[in-house]
Order: sequence, then structure tokens, then C-alpha cells
Amino acid sequence: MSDKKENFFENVYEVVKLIPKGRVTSYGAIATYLGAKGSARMVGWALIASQPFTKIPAHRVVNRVGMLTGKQHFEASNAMAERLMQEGVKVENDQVVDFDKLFWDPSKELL
DNA sequence: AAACTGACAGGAA
DNA sequence: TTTCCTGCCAGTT
Repeated sequence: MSDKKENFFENVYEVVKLIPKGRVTSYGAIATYLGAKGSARMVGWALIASQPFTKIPAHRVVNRVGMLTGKQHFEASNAMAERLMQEGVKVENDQVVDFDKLFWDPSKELL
């Protein structure tokens, strides 16, 4: 990370921070929104770096299937699911229920 | 400096 | 329809 090029990361943080409570989104959606379609992995990487920055609700970001794949990188493995449930998002077996219903597309919702 | 890995996603078999 | 394989970009070893 260092400096420069953080632009992409900052963009990710900004979008993630804009995610409405009780709502979730996918890495690809953010990546695409940032114009980095296909680089969903980078979004995940950015979120890891966002861990220290608790200001970012990374728990609202899951993969395409709505699975909490990154819970392992959280403070606690269950912190992610716990927070989501706390916000009203039903999570079962590390998987978001009604993901398509809670899905928040920045390209459409945010616009 | 090169190669592998990684919180994913999408196309091909 | 399900499963496998490749692609993206950066960081780590």
C-alpha cells in the first residue's frame, strides 16, 4: 500500500461506507462500479486493508453468492455474521439469506 | 526479480 | 444445470 494507487482502495471504502444498513453488496458490483470489472479480488484486498479502519462496514460486503467468505479475516469469525444479523440481515451458515433481496447495487441504488 | 496467493467472477466444458 | 478453468491487480514470499 504505501502511497499512490490508493485511489482504488479509497473508492472501495467510500462505496462500502455508503452501503445502507441492513443491506449487502458483492465485490464484483463494487469493482464494476469502480470501472475495474473483473477485479473483484482487489476489492476484497482493499477490505482487508480496511480492517484496521473499523469505520468501514466490510461485513456488508460478500461474494456473488452472498457467502461471508471473508469472515475469517474479521476480528472474530462470527463477528461478520453477528453484525449482519444485528442490522437485520438474516445469515445462515455464513450465508446471507434473501441475498438477492438485500443486494445493494451501487451502480443502480447509489447512482 | 519471479512466482504464488488471494474476502471473486464469469465463461467454457 | 453443475463443475472446472482462466482472468484481474496487487501484495507477499
